[in-house]
This record gives sequence, C-alpha cells and structure tokens, in this order.
Amino acid sequence: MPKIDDQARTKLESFLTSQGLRQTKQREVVIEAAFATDEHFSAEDLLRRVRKIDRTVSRATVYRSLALLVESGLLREVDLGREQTYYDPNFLEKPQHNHLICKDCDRVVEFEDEHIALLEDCITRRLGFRPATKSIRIEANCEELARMGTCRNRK
Amino acid sequence: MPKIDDQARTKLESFLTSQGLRQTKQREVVIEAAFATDEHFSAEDLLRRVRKIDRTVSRATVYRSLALLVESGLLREVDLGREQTYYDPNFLEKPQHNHLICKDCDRVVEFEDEHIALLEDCITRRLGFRPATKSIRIEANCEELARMGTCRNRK
DNA sequence: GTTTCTGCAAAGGTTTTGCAACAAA
DNA sequence: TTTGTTGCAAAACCTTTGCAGAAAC
Repeated sequence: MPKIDDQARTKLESFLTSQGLRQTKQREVVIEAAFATDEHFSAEDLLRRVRKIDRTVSRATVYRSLALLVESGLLREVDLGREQTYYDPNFLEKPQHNHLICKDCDRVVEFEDEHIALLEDCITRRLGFRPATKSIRIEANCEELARMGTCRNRK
Repeated sequence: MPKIDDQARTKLESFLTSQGLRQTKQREVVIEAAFATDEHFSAEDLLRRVRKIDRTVSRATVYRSLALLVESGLLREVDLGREQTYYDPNFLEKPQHNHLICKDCDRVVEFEDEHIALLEDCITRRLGFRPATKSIRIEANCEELARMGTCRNRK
C-alpha cells in the first residue's frame, strides 16, 4: 500500500505536467510537509513545517503552492470557523467525510454517515440545488467540558 | 404583530440597561440598518446602510455595535465561506434554521428540517459532543447553472 | 461629574501581487 | 533559450485598538 504522500506526489506531478507547469524542489517540500500528518493546517502552519525542511522557502511560495494543491484536488479548503483558512489533507482517502467542530475547545472531528449524506441529498434537491461537493459542518459543544468543568483541549 | 425591528430594539435596550451600557443615537441607527431587510450582511454592507441614514457614523462604531448585537443574541455570525464574516438577522424569528450555500452562484438559502436536526443530534452525541448551538451548513452546486449553463445569480 | 462612547488614524494579521533574478525544460 | 518560478517587499483587505474629545446618565 503506497504512502499517501507518494500518491499525492504522483498526482501532483501529472497535474503539473498536464498544465505545462514545472516541478521544483520547493513544490516537493511543500507536498512533503502538507501530507506529513493527517491534521488540518493553516498556511502559516504549513510554512513552519516547510521551513523545518528547507528554511529558504518563502511565504509567497507556500501560499502559491497551496493554491495549486487545491486546484489539483489534493487538498481541500475547510472552513473551521476560525479567521484563517485551513486545509485538509484527508480528502484523498475519505472523499465523503464531514467535520464536527467544537465551539468550546476547537477540536475538529471528522465523520462519515450514510444517513446524513442521504438527507443532505434530499434537502439539497428539494431546494433546487445539486448535491456535488458534499460538505456538512456541524458545530457543537464539548460534553467533557460540560460534565467535568474542563476539557483536555483547554479553553 | 410587532415589527422585528421594534422587537430587536426593545431587546437591545434591556440588554444595554442590564449591562450598564448606554443608549446612543449611533446604536439606534445600527439596529435600524441591521434589521431593515432579512438578508445576510457583512460589516461593510452594514456600514454602507448605516451611512445612508447617518453619514457621520464611523466604521469603528459599526464594528463595535455589531459585537454588541451578537453578544445580546440579536444577530448571529454565520460563516458563508467567504472571506468576510456575515451576520444573520433571522435567528430571532427562526432560531433553528440552517444554511445551504451555492458554490457556483453564492446564493444562500435558509432551511429547517426536523430530520436533519435529529440526525445531527445523534451524530453529535455519538462523537462525544453536546448538540447546543445547532448549526449545519450544506454546500452545493447550482442546478440552474448545470442545466441551463447560466444562473440568475451570475458567476 | 463620571463613565462610557465615538471618531480618527494607526496598527494587526492574513493573504496577494509586482518585479527582477533564477531555474526548469 | 524560453517560459514558468521564486523571494522579497510592498500592497491589499478586513478588523481591532489607543486615545482625546464628546455624549450619556
């Protein structure tokens, strides 16, 4: 089973080729950093990780590469309700997942559910739209915080 | 049946009083502008509307009043996936509604659905959270655009 | 009279962009 | 060689904030 990272790298390469774009060592580094973990990250998070590998890569290049990775379908922007844009490296593996965001502790939990997917379909059609880029976001509160008065994710 | 605007004004007044805050003509104008329509708006949208009523109101005051209106429960921040924060004046009337956002034409449609509310509850609990500030956001594509090749909301 | 508010302008933080030098193909 | 890329610094945006004067209570 190939590492997700390799899969991503291959996909990016064919995207670049098909668009007449170039492979550079900066893009290599960015993709390596982006798929190093399965956590969501912001552009600045990624910049930090990238610079651990190669400290000469510029902020602008990270932002530009990010746009490329989204365009090529390797990353998805997710709206976690924070000020910054976040990126999700897990859509390659689980194209249908959704996010639950805890308003207390900022935890983000990914989930899949066939019932909600179906319902979403129905509602979407009923309203005259076309269910395509499925994306449901649930906001909730922290059970742990409510019961224990505290939560391991702080705040 | 009282106008929503009056209801909002009354609620704000008691909030201000209870917090030892003051009623000012600027806050009057902001609330008037905020509840003039049932559309979602950004801070800059609101500033424009406010200035049509009183052109001397500053940007800072609009931002500060907006925070106050959210705190007092009159407005809700909604995340429409755009760069700016948007505000929804319809939660006073329909505290349970959700949003469908068209990724093609940026249309926002509000909807309520008991089934999805229930499912959301289940999923939230199953994941160890507490369903509180219900908020589901569905992103979809435009049927009109797909079928006709164009859409009345442009883009 | 106090204390809160306001307007202004400056500052903050994230993301984008123009441009000259550089590197991939 | 040609054309796309990079790094830098500046710019662009939205939003927040410090402060002195103005306005509520």
